[in-house]
Parts: sequence; structure tokens; C-alpha cells
Amino acid sequence: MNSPMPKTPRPTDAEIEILHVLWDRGALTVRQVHEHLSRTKQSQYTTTLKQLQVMTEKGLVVRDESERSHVYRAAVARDRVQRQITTHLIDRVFGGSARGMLMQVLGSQKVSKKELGELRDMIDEFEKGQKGQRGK
Amino acid sequence: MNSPMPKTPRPTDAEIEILHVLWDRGALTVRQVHEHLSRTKQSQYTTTLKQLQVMTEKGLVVRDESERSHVYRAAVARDRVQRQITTHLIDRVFGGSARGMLMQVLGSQKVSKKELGELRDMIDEFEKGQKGQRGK
DNA sequence: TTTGACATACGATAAGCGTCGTAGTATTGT
DNA sequence: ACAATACTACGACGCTTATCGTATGTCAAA
Repeated sequence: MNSPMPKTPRPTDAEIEILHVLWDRGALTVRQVHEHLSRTKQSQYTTTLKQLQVMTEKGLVVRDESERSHVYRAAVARDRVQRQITTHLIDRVFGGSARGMLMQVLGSQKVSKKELGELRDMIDEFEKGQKGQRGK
Repeated sequence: MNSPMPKTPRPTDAEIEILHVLWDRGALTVRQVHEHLSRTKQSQYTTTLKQLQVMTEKGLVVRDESERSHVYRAAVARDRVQRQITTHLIDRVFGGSARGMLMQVLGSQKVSKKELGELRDMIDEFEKGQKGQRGK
């Protein structure tokens, strides 16, 4: 059988920034994407254009060329990318231990008390839902 | 007051691989580091050497040149780097939401049932320990 | 119909990363 | 003493990322 999933490359930081815009707003023209980016950072229009063109080649976005102003939309799902990158981080930085990474996040100041409560609820959910999951 | 923390740059993937060796084994010569790396990947000795030299300039490792074979050790703590990189990921990929990232990890198949239990214990720990933490 | 606003295409550049070869110097074994 | 061995320094190369300028095409308004 041939490869079922061409498997897009991990997006770079700049690419993720663009993907966030597309994930949030759907299909946009280059100008619209550039508009949103300009709120935070400052860059030239052609930079955004070029970025989108490269991302098209990588398969990260798809382009509708039927109109004069091409319309782009994300070709990769947000949670797919989030998982892809997170998995890579766990492997490289935490030696493959998801538990190690969770401890790190819990230990840092990035999670509030309220969020801890929510998190425990989530865990209860998962424990209930997934019975015989493959353990590591 | 002057800058209190020179703040080392985020290590690259290749650099992290080397740091793991140093973190696990303490102070090593280039040859020793290269030995360990050779178990997994295949590369030339001078590649490891150059890498270590660059890392020295970046402040990621420190070098003892008193002997002919220089001895390197990590200049950045493992958990510091782990936090640094994880924080960056949360910011760029999850829009600053640690909770979002935790959900992603919990949702993926990377955490076994047993680990979920451990994780809840950890949460209880943290909830008990840190009373008035600054919420997000 | 000419001109200006707006699009895309594409080449160029600078910086960073990973990799290696080669040169030069010191150490050691015969 | 000298050849083989081991070590560091360093330049170079190919690749990717991020950024931009310029060329060129299109369309509508004056």
C-alpha cells in the first residue's frame, strides 16, 4: 500500500502565527491575513504573501485561485498540529515521558488553582472513558 | 541595575541531545559525549566537537581547559531548559493557555491509565501546597 | 485609454543550523 | 627520535527560515 498520509512538516513559529489567524477566522486573503498580523508585529505585505506561498507548497494551507485575490485556508487541523509539536517536544526534551512534561507544567506557575480543579475533572473523565488504553 | 540573568538562548534539537548526555553523566570530554551520541545516531567526532564549541559560546555549557582533553558540563539546569521550551510552546502553539496544552496531552494516547492516577495525586499535592497562587 | 491601486511571482539576502574536512599541535608508543 | 595517534580550531557548505524589493500582470476609475 502507498502512503496514506503525506504528513505535513512541523510548522515553524512564523507559520504557526499565520495558522492561528486562519484557524480563528476561516478562509482569508493575503491582505486579510496581513491585516491581522499587523496588529501584533510589523512586517511587509510581501512577507506574508511569500510565507503563504511557501506554506502552500508544504501543504499547510490550501489556496483558492478562482478569484483575483487568492483565498487561503488552513489545510491542517489545529489539534493535529498541536499534537504533532507537543509530541516532538516530549520526545526531544523530556525523553519521551509525557508524565515528565506534565509535572513540569504543573510545577511551573502557569497553572492556576482553579485550573487544577478543572484538570482533575478532566482526568476523571479520561479515566472513566478509556478503559484498556495502551499504557506506555 | 544591570541584567541579572544573561538568559541563554533556547537550545536547538541537536543541542538538547547533547545536553541530555551531560545532564545524565555530569562532566565529560568531547570523546565521551561523542561515544554516547554514537549509540543512537551516527556522526563524525568533529561534529560533536564543533557543537560543543558553539554551545560554549552560547553559554549552554562550560568548558574546563585545564587538561588537554577539555571537559564539558551543562551550564543550564535540565528543568530550567524544559520550562523554557515548554513555556515557548504554550505561548506559540496554544496561545498561552497551559490548560489547552494539558488537555491536548491528556487527550492523546501518550498517557496511560496508571499515569493518570499518579497525575491526580500530583494535582492533590499542588492544590494542597500552593494556596494563594496567582491565577491566570 | 491611460494611470494608479492592488495582486502575484520570484529572486535576493542575511542569519542560523547541522555537518564535515583539513590544518595544526600535542602526546604516546616503539 | 619519529611515526602514529589524539585533540582543538576553524573555515566551508548545503539547507532552511524569515524578510523584503522588484517585476509584472490586472482592473477599474478618471
